[in-house]
Amino acid sequence: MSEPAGKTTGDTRSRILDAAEVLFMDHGFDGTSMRMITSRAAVNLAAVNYHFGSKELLIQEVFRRRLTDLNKARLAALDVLEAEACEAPIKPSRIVDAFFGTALRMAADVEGGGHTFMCLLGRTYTEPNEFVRQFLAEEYAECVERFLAALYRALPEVERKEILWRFHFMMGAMSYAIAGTDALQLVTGKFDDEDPSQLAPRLMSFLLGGLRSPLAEAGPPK
Amino acid sequence: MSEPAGKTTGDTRSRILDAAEVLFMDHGFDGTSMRMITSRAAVNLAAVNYHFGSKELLIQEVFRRRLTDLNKARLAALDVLEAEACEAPIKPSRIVDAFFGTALRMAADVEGGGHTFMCLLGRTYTEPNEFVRQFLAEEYAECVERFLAALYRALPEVERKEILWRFHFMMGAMSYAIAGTDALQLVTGKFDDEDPSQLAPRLMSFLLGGLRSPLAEAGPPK
DNA sequence: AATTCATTAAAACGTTTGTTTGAATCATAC
DNA sequence: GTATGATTCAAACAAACGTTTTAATGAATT
Repeated sequence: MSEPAGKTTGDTRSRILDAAEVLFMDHGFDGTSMRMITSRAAVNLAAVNYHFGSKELLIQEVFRRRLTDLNKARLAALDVLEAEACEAPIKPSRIVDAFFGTALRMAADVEGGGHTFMCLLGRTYTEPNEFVRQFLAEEYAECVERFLAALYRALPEVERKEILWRFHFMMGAMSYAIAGTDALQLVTGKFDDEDPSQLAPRLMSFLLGGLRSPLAEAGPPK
Repeated sequence: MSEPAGKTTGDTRSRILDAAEVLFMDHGFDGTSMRMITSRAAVNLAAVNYHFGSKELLIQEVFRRRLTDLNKARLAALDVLEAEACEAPIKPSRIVDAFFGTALRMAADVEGGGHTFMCLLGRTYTEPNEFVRQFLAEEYAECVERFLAALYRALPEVERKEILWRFHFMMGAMSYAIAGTDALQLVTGKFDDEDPSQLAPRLMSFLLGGLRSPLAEAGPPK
C-alpha cells in the first residue's frame, strides 16, 4: 500500500496534521516552521516532506481533512430541510442554522480539535495566501451555491444581491466570533472564558436580526 | 533635529510606511520580508532598521500612524453626539454610526490608503502575533471603553454582557466586510467590484438589525 | 573652506528557512 | 531466514531571513 491512512502509517500522518493545525492557528502559515511542526508532533524533520510532499501540500491537507466533513454535514442538514418542506419554501432561520449552526457545533467540539480548526479557518479567510484561497474556493463551491439557492427561494421578495451581501456579513460575524481577537477581547479581557456553548444562541439571534433587518434605502444611485 | 518627520527625512520614512502597509496587507507580517519592503519603497535595505529600529517597531508604527487618527475621529463623533443630547440617552444607531461608520468612511478612502489600512487592520484581528495584539489593545482601550459606556446608557434595559457580545459580532461583520475574502467572494467572484460606497449603508443596516434583534431565550442555564 | 552630523549605500554577519540525500530500521512476504 | 518495500533517521543543502557594520554622500553650521 502506498498513501491511504493505513494502520501504522496513519499515526505519523495524523500526528503531523494535529500538530500543524494547532500551530497554524497560533502562528499562521509563515510563522510556523517545519521544525516547529515536527518537534511538536515528535516525528523526524523529513517526515512532512515524505508524507505530504511539501509544506503547502500539508496546509492543503490540514484543511481538506476537516472541511470535507463540515460541508458534507451542512449539505446533509439542508437535504433534511428540503425533504421536510416538500418543494415549499423553507424558513430562512432554518437555512441559516443548517449552515452556520453546523459550523458552530463543530467549533464547540474543543477536545476533538473542531474548535482549533474553526479558529484556523476563520483566520484563513483574511490570510490572502493565493494557494490556500483557491483551494478553499473549490472546497466551498458546491455548498455555498446550494445554500444561496435555498435562501433565494426562501426570500423571493429580497433582491439576490442583497442576500449575497448579508450572507457575507454573517460569514464575518461568525468567523470573528470564533477566531477573532479584536479590540473588545483585548480591552475587556476575553469574555468567553465561560463555556463556548453560550456563543451559539447569541450569535444565531444576531445573525437572524441582521438578515431580517430592513433594507437600506437605495440612497443616491450615484 | 532627530526623529520628527522633517523635510527630507520624512520622505524615506513615509515611503517605507506606505510600502509596508500594502505588503503587510497582502502577505502578512511574516510573509513580508525587509527586502520586499525596501525594494518596493525604493530605499536601501538598511533604511528600515535605521529609521525604525527593527521590523517589529516598523509594524507598530504602521498601525500607530493611522489608528490614532481613526480613534480620535471616533471619539470626536461621540463627543458631538453627547453634546447634542445634553445628558439624555443617545439613539443606539447614532452611536453605532459614530464607531463603525467612521471606520467605514476611512475604508472608503482608497487613494489615501485608508482602504488598505482597514484591510490590514481587519486582518490583524485574527493574527495572534502577541506583540501586535498588545499594541492594539492599548491603542483601542480608551475608545472602546467610552463607546461601550455610551451603549450601556443608550440601552439600559439590555444586560451589559449582551451588549458586549453584540459589539463583538458587529466588529466581526465589519472587519470581514472590508478585509475578508471568504468563500462567498471566492465562489461568486468578488461582488464588490462596484464602488465601495455600496458597502456602508448595507452593513450599517445589518449591524443595527443584529443589535436590535430579540435576545436569545436563556435556554438551559446548564 | 572646513567641520559636523544625519542619512544613504554596499557588503557581510550569523540564523533559520524548506527541502533533499543516503543510510539505518522496520514490518511483511516469500 | 532472506528479500522487499515502506518508513524513519541524522546530516547536509542552498536560499532567504533580519540585522549590523563600515564607508560614502549630502546638506547645513562654523
